[in-house]
Amino acid sequence: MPLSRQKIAATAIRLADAHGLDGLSLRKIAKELGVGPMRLYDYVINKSELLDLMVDVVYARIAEVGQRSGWRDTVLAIAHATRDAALDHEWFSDLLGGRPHLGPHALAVGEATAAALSEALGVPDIDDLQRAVGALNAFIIGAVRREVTERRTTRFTGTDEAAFQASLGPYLTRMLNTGRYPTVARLVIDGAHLNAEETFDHNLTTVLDGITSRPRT
Amino acid sequence: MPLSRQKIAATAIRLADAHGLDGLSLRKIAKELGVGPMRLYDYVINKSELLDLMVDVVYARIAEVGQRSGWRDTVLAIAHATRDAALDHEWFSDLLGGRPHLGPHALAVGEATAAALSEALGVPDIDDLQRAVGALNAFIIGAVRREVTERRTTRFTGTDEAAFQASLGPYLTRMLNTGRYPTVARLVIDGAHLNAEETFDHNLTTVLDGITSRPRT
DNA sequence: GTATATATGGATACACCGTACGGTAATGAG
DNA sequence: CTCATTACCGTACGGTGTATCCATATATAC
Repeated sequence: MPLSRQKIAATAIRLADAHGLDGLSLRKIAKELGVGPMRLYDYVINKSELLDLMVDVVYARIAEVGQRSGWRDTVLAIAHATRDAALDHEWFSDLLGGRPHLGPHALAVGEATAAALSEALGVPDIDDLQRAVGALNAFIIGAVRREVTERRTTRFTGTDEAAFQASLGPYLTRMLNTGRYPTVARLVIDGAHLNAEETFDHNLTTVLDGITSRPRT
Repeated sequence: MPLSRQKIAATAIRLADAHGLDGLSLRKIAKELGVGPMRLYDYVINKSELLDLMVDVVYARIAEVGQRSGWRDTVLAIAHATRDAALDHEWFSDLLGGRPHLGPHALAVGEATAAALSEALGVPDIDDLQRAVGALNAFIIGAVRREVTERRTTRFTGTDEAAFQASLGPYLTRMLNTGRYPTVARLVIDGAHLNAEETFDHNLTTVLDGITSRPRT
C-alpha cells in the first residue's frame, strides 16, 4: 500500500492531535508510516505545505455543513463547525489566520460565508462585503484562538480554583492583589465559568448584528 | 555591563523584527550579546518565557496610550495601538492569543479595556462584561493576525496585479477560474485594495456598536 | 596569608529537527 | 544486450533548545 498525500496528512493529523504541533515532526510521521523521513518529500514540498494540507483536510469537514435555509443559519453553522473543528484539533487554531488558506476546501468555506454575507447585505457594494467578511473571520479566528489557549492553560493548571491558585497563583494572585487591576481581578475571581459554546454563540450574533445593522458606507 | 532581562528581551526583539520568529534563536541572541548561549538561562527559564517577556515589552508600549476622555476613545486608542504594535513587530501577531498574556503590562492593557467596556455597559452584569471583553479581544486578535499575514503574502508576491497573478496565479487563478468560488473571485479580483487602517477602524466600530447596542442578557 | 566555600562564566554534549544530496536499483528505449 | 532515465532510499549537514560538567574568580573564615 503506497503512500499518498491523503495518508500522510491523515497520520500527521493524528500525531498533531495527540502531541500538538510542537510534537509533530516529519521524522515521527515517517516512522509512523514505516518509511524513511525523506520519502515524505516525494509527496510534499516541505513541512509548511504539509501543514497547509492538514489545514485543508480540516476545512473539508467544515465545508460539509453546506448551505442552510437562510444566510444567518448558514453563517452560524459554518462558525460553529469551525469552532468544533478547532476543539477537536487544537493545532488547527494555532494555524488559523497564520497563513493564507487557499486549499480547495478552505476556499469552499470562504465562498459559502461570503455568499451568505452577500445575501445578508442585500445587493452590497463589494467593499462592504469585503469588510463584512473580514470582520466575521477576524472574530472567528480570534475567538477560537482564545478559547483553545484558555482550555490549554486550564488543562495544565487544573480546573478547580485551588489548583488554579496554586499554579498560576504565586505570580498571578500577587499581581491581582496589588490592586492595580481591579476589573481584571473581578473578572478572574467571580467571573463564573460561563458556558463556552454559549458565549461564542452570543458574541457571534453580536458581531452579525453589528455587521447587518450598520448603515451603508 | 552585565546582562539583564531587559537587554536580552530588547535584542531578541531586534532580531525578531529583522528575521522573524523562525529566524530567532537563543544562540543568535547570545552571539549578538557577546556571550555564550547558556548565559541566557541565568535570566530566563526557557525560550517560551523569553517570548512572554518580548510580548510584554510590546504591551508596555500599548499601555502607554493610557486613558482617554471617554470609554470609546479609550478602546479605540488601545485597539489601534495594538494594531500599530503588530505592524511594527509582526512576530507579535504570531504570539497574539497563542498563550495567556499575564505580564504586568499586558494586564494593564487588559484592565484598561475591561474598565472602559465596563463603563460602556452601564453597571453591567459580570457575565456581560466577560463576554464583551471576549468579543472585543477576539476581533482585535483575529483582525491583526489577518492583516499581518496578508501583508506578508503580498510582500512575497509583489503588490501589483501582474506579479500577484504570476506567483499565486498558477494555482489560485486556476482555482478561481473553475467557477466554483464566484463570490471569492469577485472579492479577489475587483475587491479594490481598500485602506487597511480604515477597514480596521470601520470593523472595530461595528463590533463596538454590536456590543453596546445589544439588549441585556 | 592561606584555605575553603560560593558564585560566575564557558564549553561541551545530547537529542532532535528540517532537508540537501548522492548512490543504488529498477525500468524503459534503441 | 546496452544504455539512459527514472524512482527509491539512506546518510549527512547545519541548525535548534537545553542539561551538565568544569574552570575560574570572588568572597568568607580562620
